[in-house]
Amino acid sequence: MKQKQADQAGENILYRYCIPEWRTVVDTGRELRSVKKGQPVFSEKDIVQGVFFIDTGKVKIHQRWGDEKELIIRFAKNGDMLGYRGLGKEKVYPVSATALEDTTLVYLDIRLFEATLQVNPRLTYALMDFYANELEATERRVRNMAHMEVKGRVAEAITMLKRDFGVNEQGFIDIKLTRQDMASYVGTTYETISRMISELEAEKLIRTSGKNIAVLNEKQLEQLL
Amino acid sequence: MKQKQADQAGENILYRYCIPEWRTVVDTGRELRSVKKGQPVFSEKDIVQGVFFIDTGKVKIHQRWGDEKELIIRFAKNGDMLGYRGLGKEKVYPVSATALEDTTLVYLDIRLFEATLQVNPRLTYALMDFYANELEATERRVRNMAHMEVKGRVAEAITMLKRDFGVNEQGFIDIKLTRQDMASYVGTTYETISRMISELEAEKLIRTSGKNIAVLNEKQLEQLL
DNA sequence: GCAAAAGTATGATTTATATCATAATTTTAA
DNA sequence: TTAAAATTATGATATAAATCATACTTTTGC
Repeated sequence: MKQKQADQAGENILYRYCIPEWRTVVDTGRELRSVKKGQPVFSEKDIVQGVFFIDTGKVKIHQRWGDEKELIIRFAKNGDMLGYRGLGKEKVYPVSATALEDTTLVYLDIRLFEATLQVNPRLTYALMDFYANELEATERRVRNMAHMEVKGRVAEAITMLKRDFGVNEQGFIDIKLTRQDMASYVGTTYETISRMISELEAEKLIRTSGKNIAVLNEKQLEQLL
Repeated sequence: MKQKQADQAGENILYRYCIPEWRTVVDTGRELRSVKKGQPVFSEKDIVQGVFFIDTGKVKIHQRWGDEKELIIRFAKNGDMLGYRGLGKEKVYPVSATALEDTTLVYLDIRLFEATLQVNPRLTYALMDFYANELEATERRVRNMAHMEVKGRVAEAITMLKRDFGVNEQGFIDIKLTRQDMASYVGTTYETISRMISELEAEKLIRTSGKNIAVLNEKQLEQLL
């Protein structure tokens, strides 16, 4: 279950579906960036200038709502793409991306990326498939929000995090989140998350140690869904 | 604001982005279907056999949850595509589509459609863009579910319906939904929808007549968002 | 290494909305 | 056309979760 680390800038959709001839162009145009934990990769309302591919580290994609509240759209890890939202109809990012730990990324100018799409129909096809799947997952989230109680949504979030990020040697899910970040993803308050985690722990479905979470009883946890 | 009717099977993404040479192939393979009000176009768990393009009529795309509850993912009208969700990884529809009024559709075998994508990169590109935008809209819905109260979500739904379906001569939004369908879209109960609509009407923001809804004060309605 | 800041657990109270209940109205189909 | 079925409006009650409050713990940055 341990997540494989991308040990080179390359384990991503861009490189996987790019024809070799064009890959040289991309390599010339690309740029490496690093972002410290807690720092933004880009922010809502920033002018869109390029797309990012995570090499190492983890990032949250989120959106502010009013003054205090935010919603986390998704968590991203090595290999994942950030910052592309269809043709540049809108010229600003509709979301923010913030590093959850020290992160390195490959940056590609938006014009170069769009040219790359034109030249590589298979990449466009893969990207279409990615969005179609992402859409389905997001629709599932809407459904959960509408009909599932918070505890079930927390169980779902933990299950998703385990699937996407794997676990480390001690069995803890390989991503550390604050209660507030969990809350912003699940769509509730950090107090409620705190309570739900205490409950799940009392029921021996999970085990925690600070921000670490380990699943103890996967089957029963999934019964809450 | 009146919605333009597609007076021929053709006002859709498929025809718009299909190269002329291939269009003949599509025309040969296509099939016309009609579905009576209340009848399914396809259902969750059905084997995916093809994709649909609405010619006339309106359709809801929805998903059951447990025994009684459902969530409406979106409403579709002439020109809209139904039933395609990325490469045929899953062989069953994850959602149902049901006619809200008598509807006619163009049906295309899934293999023919995927071949069409291979031959028409611009179609793939357009589809990718469609999904990217749909994703953004759905993420917005998740956010609304998480942070907005029911009344605001009802206001948002009404605004969206007006934008997407236009209004008729009497100013009513050109789609008739039951309170239950509204509820299933907004993520609440039909009793709550009933109350919210009464409230909005008392505040003179909308006007209703049976299932018809007209917006009276767009600005103030949008202030609820 | 330590003080300040950020994050966490848990209790008490409030509140929005679900649920339950009933009567009135509209739609459907025989 | 008419009776049955579906839909709607609205009131009363219950409840999950938000909010408010406080003490405790961990993390951060100088």
